[in-house]
Amino acid sequence: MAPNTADQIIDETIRNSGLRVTRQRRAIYRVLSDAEDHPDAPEVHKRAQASDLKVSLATTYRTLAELADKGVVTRLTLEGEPTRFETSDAPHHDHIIDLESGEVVEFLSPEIEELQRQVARQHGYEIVFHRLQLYCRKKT
Amino acid sequence: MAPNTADQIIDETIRNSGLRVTRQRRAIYRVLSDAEDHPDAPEVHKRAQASDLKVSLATTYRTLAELADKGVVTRLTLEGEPTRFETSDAPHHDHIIDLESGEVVEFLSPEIEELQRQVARQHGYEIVFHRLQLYCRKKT
DNA sequence: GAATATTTGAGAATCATTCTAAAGTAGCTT
DNA sequence: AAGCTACTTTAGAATGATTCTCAAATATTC
Repeated sequence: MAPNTADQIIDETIRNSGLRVTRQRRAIYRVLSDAEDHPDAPEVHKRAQASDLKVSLATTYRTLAELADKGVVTRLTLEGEPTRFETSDAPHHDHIIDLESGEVVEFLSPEIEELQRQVARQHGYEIVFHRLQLYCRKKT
Repeated sequence: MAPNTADQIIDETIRNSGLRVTRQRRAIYRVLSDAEDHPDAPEVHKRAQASDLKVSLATTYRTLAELADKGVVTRLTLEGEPTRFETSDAPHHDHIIDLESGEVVEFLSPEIEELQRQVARQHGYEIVFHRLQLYCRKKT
């Protein structure tokens, strides 16, 4: 078996972020890694339980916060709902939120990204991170 | 005295949004109207108390939510802090957040606005509202 | 001014999230 | 592989933000 199984990559990711590798952190990161959607903390917790190993809800919250602070996962804070999470391994993107279905679509606009930098610069700032969310309805 | 005092405009604004005009709603809207910054609900409550009339915290939350739902005030939901509010009477704008000082700067980029519409359209959506926040540090 | 539908207030309740202290474990060191 | 030590986890308590409950107060309608 080659040395780069998905599991090993997960372990490395955790270790590289400066945290010890534990059963629980592995489980939580794996849930996010496998997720097609953007689950919130209780949902991550539920999936971790369901799939393999037991993790407490407190650890789920703590670990997600740690990983987010390390930059390994990203917080998705939508209007009026609990914080959701996604891995940071995908290239940067922003979000379209379908107000009817709740569906979240990812998109990237290099033009917008560049304009954002310009705007920030004009105000004497440089961007550390940003949030761009388009709350939409299906076009008629 | 002309019929358009600030107070009368406030009353109209509330009435036009389909709500009855009450002492409390007036007070809350006035606080926001007078605010130079972007206060959260407890802060609005405090200022209402301080300035003139008594309003309960529950009513403050309820009224801000009502006015936001009616579109008369706008929620400003920043990363990791309680929801803040601003009146919707100012022209639309987005926000730069100074991560060090917490200062919030307003800006508007018609180019970005247009690109957002294009992106939405490309995905078959039309924008109902959006959030764009640039979390920044002062440029060195 | 009386009738009716809304609105308010105080505190309880809820929801999301963080904290606490005790018990468990990762990863060096030998 | 056993010991050591610092880092982690856990369950439940605690906190913080916000919403709910329903009786009392009040805005509009007649």
